Amino acid sequence: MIDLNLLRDNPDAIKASQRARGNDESIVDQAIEADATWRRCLQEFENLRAEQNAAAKLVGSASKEDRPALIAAGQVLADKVKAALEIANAAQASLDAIIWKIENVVIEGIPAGGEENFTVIKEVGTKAKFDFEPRDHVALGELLDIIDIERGVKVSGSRFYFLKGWGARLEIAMMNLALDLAAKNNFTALITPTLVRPEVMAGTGFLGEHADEIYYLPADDLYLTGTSEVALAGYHRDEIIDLSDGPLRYAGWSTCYRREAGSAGRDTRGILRVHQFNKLEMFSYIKPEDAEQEHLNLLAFEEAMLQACELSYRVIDTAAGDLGSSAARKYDSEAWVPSQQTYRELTSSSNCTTYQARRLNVRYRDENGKTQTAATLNGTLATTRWLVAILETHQQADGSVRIPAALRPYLGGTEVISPK
RNA sequence: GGAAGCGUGCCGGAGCGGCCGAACGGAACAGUCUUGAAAACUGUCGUAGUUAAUAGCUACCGUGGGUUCAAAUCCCACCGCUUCCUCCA
Repeated sequence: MIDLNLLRDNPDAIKASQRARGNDESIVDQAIEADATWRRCLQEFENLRAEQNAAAKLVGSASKEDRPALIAAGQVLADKVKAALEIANAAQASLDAIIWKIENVVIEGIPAGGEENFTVIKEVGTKAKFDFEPRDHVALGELLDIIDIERGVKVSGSRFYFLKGWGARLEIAMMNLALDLAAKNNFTALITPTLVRPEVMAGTGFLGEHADEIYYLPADDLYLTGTSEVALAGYHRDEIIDLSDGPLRYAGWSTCYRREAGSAGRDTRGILRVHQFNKLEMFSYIKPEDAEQEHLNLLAFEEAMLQACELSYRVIDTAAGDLGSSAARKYDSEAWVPSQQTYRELTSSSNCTTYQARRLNVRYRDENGKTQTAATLNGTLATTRWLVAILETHQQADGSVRIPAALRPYLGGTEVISPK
């Protein structure tokens, strides 16, 4: 949620952000009014409660004769307090309802507009060119016997698959490479729960408009997470963390589950868009003033991984209208996928500033010992989807695939995967 | 799955209707002493809201309800933890 102090001091900044996102601007004025109403009602309640507390104290020390009158007076006060409390609670509820609708204030300078209005920050590497007809990852997976989609569908339905043999090992190798890179940069590895309670799912902001994207187990009232970000963000919920020695960095590994409810018919071929995959996610808790630098750091780690996998990619600065509600800025990196002759998203890194942490109540102490809301950032370091780009980019005429050098140590030195 | 017990501040641990935002001990921080440190002594020492205010006031003793003039204390539900039995790996 947004900072109430910002709403009071500089509502125009929030309005400008709403404009850039293409969101309703008038909601800001509604929020200001609801805030004023709430504060007025709260004062009223608190004054009455103070009166009641003082009166109740008198009863204890009063003589037997005086008591009945004092208690009678207290009863009248109690009714008034109860009424005032109900009004104050209602005022707070309507303020909350408005405030929670306002999405994070975007960072100044990011592109305005929608999904197609991103700016390309850089393009790295050369797009793979072949002097033969390149295969797509489905054909390669079949030929090499490393991705078995047919049996995945037989066992679990569409958008499921088996990674087999070198395919399974390749994914684990990639994750291990990513974990090593993360460890070198002070990320603590975490294997996270993938079933979480409703409060955590809601607290991390995933139960809003994307609720139908999420698997839910009614018998146990638990949700399956679509990313370890949920658990990583919930990890320090309601805590005052210590940031005096720098950011807290976590690398969360988990299987991710997505219903892909809104994407029927899209990317139905292969393992580009699936219901279940694995992901290593970076997550940083940091002082707000350092968040923008950390965002660049996360991007640099992602690029290091992409380069280690010898992929051609570009980095885009996502437009305001295409940001998630918690993000103030988002960098995606997209790898070149030869079979599609286009770039496909492999990583996504968001700076959530204090928006997510405020909702989750994650704070730290500043130099003066005062508690402040922390900033949170996340970014992808590796996912199953990367296999698509790796296989297609490094394929050879006979259908074999060259393993990028950085991955070989994790594959027993194997340099090439060949058809049987 | 059955039974019992328990959830209080950074930690341990009292309190079991009014004098409790909470005794006491430890940790931490500041100071005195000391060449320095330790020890000892003194002081500070939860979070949040409101407010010009580190003044006052308000809220919070697992969470949510209820009883009462008054709840950490009584009642109900829920969540979590511990121990024992059972079961399973």
